Amino acid sequence: MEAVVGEDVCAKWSETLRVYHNTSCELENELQDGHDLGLSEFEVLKILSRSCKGAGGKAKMKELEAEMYLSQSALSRTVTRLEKDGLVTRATCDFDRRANFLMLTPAGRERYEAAAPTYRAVLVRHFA
Amino acid sequence: MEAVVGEDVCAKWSETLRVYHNTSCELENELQDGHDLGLSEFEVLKILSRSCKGAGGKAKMKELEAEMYLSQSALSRTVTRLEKDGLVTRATCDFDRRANFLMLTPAGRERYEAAAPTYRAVLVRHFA
DNA sequence: CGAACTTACATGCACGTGCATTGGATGTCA
DNA sequence: TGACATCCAATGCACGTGCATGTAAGTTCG
Repeated sequence: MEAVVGEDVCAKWSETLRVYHNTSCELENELQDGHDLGLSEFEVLKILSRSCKGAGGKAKMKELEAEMYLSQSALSRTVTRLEKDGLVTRATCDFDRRANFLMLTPAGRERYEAAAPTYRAVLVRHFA
Repeated sequence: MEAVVGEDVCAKWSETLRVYHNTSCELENELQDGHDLGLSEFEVLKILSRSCKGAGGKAKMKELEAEMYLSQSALSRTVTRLEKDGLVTRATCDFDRRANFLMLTPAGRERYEAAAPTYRAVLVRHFA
């Protein structure tokens, strides 16, 4: 019966919604209060930090876009905010001057490493 | 080890994020294109339609707020939009004139019932 | 009663987002 | 080489959201 199937998927969606909402709100609040970072800003730092462990992480905008659930424009502005805060630098790629390289600054890496435990703690609380 | 736990919950969160993002975007787009409804607008209609099957559904704002992941202000504006579109009516409660009763108009019920299959179809596609 | 508190909802405001567009760089093909 | 399509990133704009506040109605307690 349709109704049964409907209720089933409805419940799953409902549950996803609940988990997503609770977790993202808490992440947003704790990252903001404790480290002055929005969630998508943190995610950018996280990807950059992973893309080149040890040295300053670097990646192209397109790579970030592919790894994040964020539109091109939103990503562009997120990076602008990070740049203004001195956590990231933009450098135009020499071989393709349309593209940007992003680099984590020392301050950026520091901020990320400070925020990561907070982030992990929230996730553990919701998914452990 | 912390790292292992961290990776584990991270993967779960990642998956939740992926599912949420894909599903909500698709819901948003299909409801908007096909029925001129935003997702939260649809959710309000859905709750109203359930709160009193058969007759015109009615509920108080506070009840909706409790059932939805939406702030009080966002809900207020969502209902305003629905009211402007003639899908819902606000009526101040006689016994507590602070409170609003919300009623599904016939147009509202019609619109909801037209949109519901679209909604269900998307959910089935993502959760079946 | 009446003053202080609480509750329900609306509204001003700032902010992050997506869509559409723009501008500049690259690629393609005749 | 020149014309045209494609790609990358930034920006104008509209919109929905949350937070803080305002307003009006209810509640409590002396």
